[in-house]
Amino acid sequence: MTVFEELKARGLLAQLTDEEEIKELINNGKATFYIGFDPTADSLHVGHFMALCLMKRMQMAGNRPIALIGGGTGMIGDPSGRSDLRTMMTKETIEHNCECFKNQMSRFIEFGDSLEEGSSKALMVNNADWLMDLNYIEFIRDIGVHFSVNRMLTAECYKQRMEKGLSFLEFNYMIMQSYDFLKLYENYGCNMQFGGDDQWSNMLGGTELIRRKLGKDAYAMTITLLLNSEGKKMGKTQKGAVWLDPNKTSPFEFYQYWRNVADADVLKCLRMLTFLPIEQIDEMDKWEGSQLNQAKEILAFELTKLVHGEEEAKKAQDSARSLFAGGGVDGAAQMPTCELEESDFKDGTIDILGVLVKAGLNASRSEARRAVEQGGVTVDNEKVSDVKTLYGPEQFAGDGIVVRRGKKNYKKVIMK
RNA sequence: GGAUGGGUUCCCGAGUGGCCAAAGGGGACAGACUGUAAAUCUGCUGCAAAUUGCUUCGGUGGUUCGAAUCCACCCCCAUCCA
Repeated sequence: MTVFEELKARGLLAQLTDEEEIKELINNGKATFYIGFDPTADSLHVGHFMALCLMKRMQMAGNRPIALIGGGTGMIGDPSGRSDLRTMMTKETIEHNCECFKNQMSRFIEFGDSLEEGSSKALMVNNADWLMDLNYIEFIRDIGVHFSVNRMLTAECYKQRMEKGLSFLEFNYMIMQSYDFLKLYENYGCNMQFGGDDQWSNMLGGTELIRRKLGKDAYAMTITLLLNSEGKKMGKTQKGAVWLDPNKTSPFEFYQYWRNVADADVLKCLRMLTFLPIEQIDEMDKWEGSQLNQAKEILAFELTKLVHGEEEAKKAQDSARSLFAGGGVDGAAQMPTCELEESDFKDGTIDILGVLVKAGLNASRSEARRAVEQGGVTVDNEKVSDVKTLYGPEQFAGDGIVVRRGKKNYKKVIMK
């Protein structure tokens, strides 16, 4: 199966500028393509994960990936698909985030400095390199002339913002992104751009700019956005994004996120995110009802393995199994842990509300109180019904105690 | 720069002197049912030393026994005009 067929079979492709040309290029490893990443945080998250998988698949087929860090565009904020203005970041933060991105990406993609033709080693480039020192007059003369405001306004991403308000700053995002493509084409022979489906109009801007400026053809292709059955972007929880950095989202939490996807979304996730053979996934597609639970376990395991390694994936799986299937708390070894200090005790005791807040299971004592009153709190598998229940330091000694809020939030609490 | 309409809790949105920690809906959280799913039902949703106290309705001052609500100035947003 060729890369193109593979991508198509997995439902990854959304829109393409020229299907035949693109197929030809990528199947023969002749593409140098880029994907842009906005350095809005110090870790990549699940939303980026699909892009990384795609880069990897492309690289395996001999194409050269370029990860473009939006050090410059990141200072503006992309209006596409956003209803509000993105907060701007300082230069230092952006630089720090870029570093973190590169480290994480190296797990998936092979980087190299070689610029020689035909190499499939990936490059990492920062658009701040050419955007920061632009001369305004020169820029609008060279680049600005090629953009028609009328046309830009018909783009879907701007249409929506016309009602809510769109600043000139954000309006320029498309132009800058198009300029990126042009620069990458000139400097690295980058002839293709990939991105989320919400980037389509920005990407077209780039191909058109290259045609007008250089008279050359470049291609663009969008990846299907990973939406859940409710039409929301996946990889978001109320606590925020699901991160790839184990310090921000532990392998256990990461595993649990995928273990808990809705029935309707499992197969889609398996196809789009894992490297399991497509035949095997098609087989699972026939599963129904509670059998899908197995598919979820496979999904969770595979993804955790890809991101955190096999060992972590196994640990997460073991914890999850003993915690949920057995109803016991033997899986405590892998549970997120919280340490109490002497100073957390008043008169030698700490109450249950204090423990819940300290463990991060509840944001405030009021919230913790509610959880207890509604019968949602368990300590070592015993329901706690009295808000005033007290604990002494000796109870946290050794293996400590396992506190549970709700069905799926566990925390081991021990003495420091 | 001018005119008009706005800014209320996580979001939408009611409230135009006390009965307001603020209707209703969504979301989130907890419980029941289940398969660690979905749907459904119930509870709950500012903070705390918790029948009470404290902080919150864009900001700062003011009027009043009492202000989300009235007044002044300022900031921000939308629409129209320039």
